[in-house]
Amino acid sequence: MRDRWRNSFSEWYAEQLDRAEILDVRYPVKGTYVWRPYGFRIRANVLKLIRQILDEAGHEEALFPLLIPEHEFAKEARHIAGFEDEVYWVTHGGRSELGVKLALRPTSETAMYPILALWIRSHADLPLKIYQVVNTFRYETKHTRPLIRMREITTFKEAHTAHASAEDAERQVQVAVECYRRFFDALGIPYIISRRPEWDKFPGAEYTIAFDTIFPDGRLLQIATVHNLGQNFSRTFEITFETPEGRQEYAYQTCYGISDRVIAALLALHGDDSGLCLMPEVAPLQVVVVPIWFKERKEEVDREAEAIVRELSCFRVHLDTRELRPGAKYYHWELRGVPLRVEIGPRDIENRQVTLVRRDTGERITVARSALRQEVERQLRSIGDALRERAWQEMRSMLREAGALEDIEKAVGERCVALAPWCGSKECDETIEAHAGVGVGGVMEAEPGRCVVCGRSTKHRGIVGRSY
RNA sequence: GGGGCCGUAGGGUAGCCUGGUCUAUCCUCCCAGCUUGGGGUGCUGGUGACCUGAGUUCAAAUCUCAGCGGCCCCA
Repeated sequence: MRDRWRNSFSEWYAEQLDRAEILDVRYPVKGTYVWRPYGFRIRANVLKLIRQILDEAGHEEALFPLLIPEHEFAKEARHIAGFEDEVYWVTHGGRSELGVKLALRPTSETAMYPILALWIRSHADLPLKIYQVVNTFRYETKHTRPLIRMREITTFKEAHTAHASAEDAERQVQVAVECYRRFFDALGIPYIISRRPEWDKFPGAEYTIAFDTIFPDGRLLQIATVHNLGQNFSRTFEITFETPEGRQEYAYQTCYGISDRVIAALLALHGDDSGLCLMPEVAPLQVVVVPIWFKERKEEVDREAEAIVRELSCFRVHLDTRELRPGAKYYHWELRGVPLRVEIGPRDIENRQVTLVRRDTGERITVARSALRQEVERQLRSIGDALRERAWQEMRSMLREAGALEDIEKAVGERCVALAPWCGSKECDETIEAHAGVGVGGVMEAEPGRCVVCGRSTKHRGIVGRSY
């Protein structure tokens, strides 16, 4: 059942964060939230995954300070122009005013790059690939939403690289895109990869590649960005290296990041009217064991349940021994998205079997006691695959090819996202926006076609949809 | 950026318009005891709330203003 999930998504989403104990939204500062232990474990598992992917791709983790002095923050004109309305400033230390105002990082370029300028001296120091996982602050004026638009982003996974040539930086953009593909694939989050329009790119970047997903309400959510910074920041921050020939040259840089939104997507895309349905990859508990007690046979069932838990110790498994009826436990764990439930009762013991129940389909599976571990492993893999497949199908069902302005209008009106041939001009984007209420959010390579506004031939398609 | 609505136990609500009858309603959660046990067991008892500040008034959950917080619509 996905009625509420689909038709009252906003409500559904807020309710799950609370009921599944992901976040406490009652913290009394707007746009900031408390991670509860269960949510925090999901977050930790997601971080483990991204760290693994970035490490394997040759990045090293580091950690830069939260505070950025005003003069560094203001160095790159376009960068500050893009962020200055959203910056929190620390102006006092105790009661005395600071001589130099300190920005709480809205992103870390200006914290890192003065130091990278010191670290990078020769071509032998390149390429340099680092990342950090930090909180960042933005004074959002639009409607804040847990994990989607927050004033304190708690889990910004930002990578920064420096290269000796434009070509190498360009290759790194592709590497980053591949890393993120792997990451989202592992989480079963479907995505559209596009280039942001000129007027929508990261402040200070040459260009920006973005990953978007589509929520059940038909709205686009940006879940990752990859920027080619060219030499824009290296010129500003004097990040130079000595070439093999002995010249000094500015480094070529990229940066890319993913915020808490990946967790918003993870939770939002895999749920149903009964609650969350977590990807086995990151679920805090992959298997919950529910003993079915009867008066005289409680000890016997408990012994068997404990044996099962031991046998499944290679998974994240939990034995629920609370004094509740089995049904109450089923609801409890379904809400929290545990992918697989194991039931063990007198009937199972007699038949030397175990009952499995899948969270995604609700299917009950009776397996021989001896085949349990193997079957659990198989089912968990199958659940992950099914969730990924379902999410991709769901997203595709909300994408509409549009050959004309009216098609875009219709698609957006029906809570869908339109893909339409577009010449790339600001004028045509404005016409689209005038008709559909939203402009072009991203650009993709496509078969040759004619711009839906001006009719000029183009090899690009614009993504048009309401967004978060 | 513009406009509107709202804030009552942990969560959801009634009461507010027309100030007193509020020792503040109901559901849920929580706690204790008994009971029950293959999809939210039942019974009994219990804990727990008027966002903050200022004002009007004999009297404020109720009216006014401000702050903080939440929600919605439009750009």
